Amino acid sequence: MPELPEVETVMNGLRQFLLGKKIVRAKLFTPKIRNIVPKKISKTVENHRVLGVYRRAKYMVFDMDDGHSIIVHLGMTGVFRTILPNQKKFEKDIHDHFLMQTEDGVEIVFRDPRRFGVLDVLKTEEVSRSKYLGHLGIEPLSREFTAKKLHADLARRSLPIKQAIMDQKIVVGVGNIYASEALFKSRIDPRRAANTLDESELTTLVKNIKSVLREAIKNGGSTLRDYRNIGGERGYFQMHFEVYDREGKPCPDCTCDWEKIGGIKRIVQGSRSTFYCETKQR
DNA sequence: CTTTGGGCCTGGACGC
DNA sequence: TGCGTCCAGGCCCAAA
Repeated sequence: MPELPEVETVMNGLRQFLLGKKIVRAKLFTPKIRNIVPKKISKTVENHRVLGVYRRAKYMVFDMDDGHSIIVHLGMTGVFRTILPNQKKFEKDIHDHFLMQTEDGVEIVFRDPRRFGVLDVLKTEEVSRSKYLGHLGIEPLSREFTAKKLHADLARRSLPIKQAIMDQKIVVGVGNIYASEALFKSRIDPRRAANTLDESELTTLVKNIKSVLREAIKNGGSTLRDYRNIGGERGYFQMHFEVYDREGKPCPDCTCDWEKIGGIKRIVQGSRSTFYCETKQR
């Protein structure tokens, strides 16, 4: 499940192969994933150089030297495979949607079995105002993401805090896994209405959102020395989670009678699973 | 304006 | 072994 840390790691891996490089070949295999991919995407990148590679929220953006940019969202199952010149040549899988080859002979393949991802072409000057990036909230790892700001932004929001921190208009990059994890670390009940948290609680939450994301990036960065395995055959890098997907198990350093209580709870919020500890999270 | 629920899509886990 | 069913989740959109 690519959330901010996974996207950041994938982007850093791609950057080394793409930044400053000319794309010599491109091919679109699939006309529609979540969006209809413009046919012109191949022509947009072919014989053009990559001037910039960056991430915003869970999107990756590649600026080309012709005034266009490619924007990519990994959706649920999107991955990039990279094939180096000394490796077995690219063989198309049914879920491969787009191929780029650089002047160095590196083949970069976007694959997304469930096709929840996005692959689109925008004018570079319009990227930040686009339908993808135009209405996004703050980057959680920025200095400007503070308890004070979050408190103000949640003032009129009565939805559960878990759903609030997953709302990309409020803060970006936090998905279902890290939302549960950050709330557990903060000892905050995921069901609480967002506008009932005071600034001291939000100070803790902001701190833990940042630390959970940073830790995952660090973990990914080290796990992914062989970057090609990022989100590759073995899935996204394996983290040990404190509550996510641990229904019925004791939470870390559990001191309560967890077998009697039933361990970590799983509930559904906004048709997503939430995992939390009834005893520790209030 | 906010909140809720359905839909997109496929592979894997599960039950019979 | 082979079905059918459900679930996973990011994000958009329609409806309340």
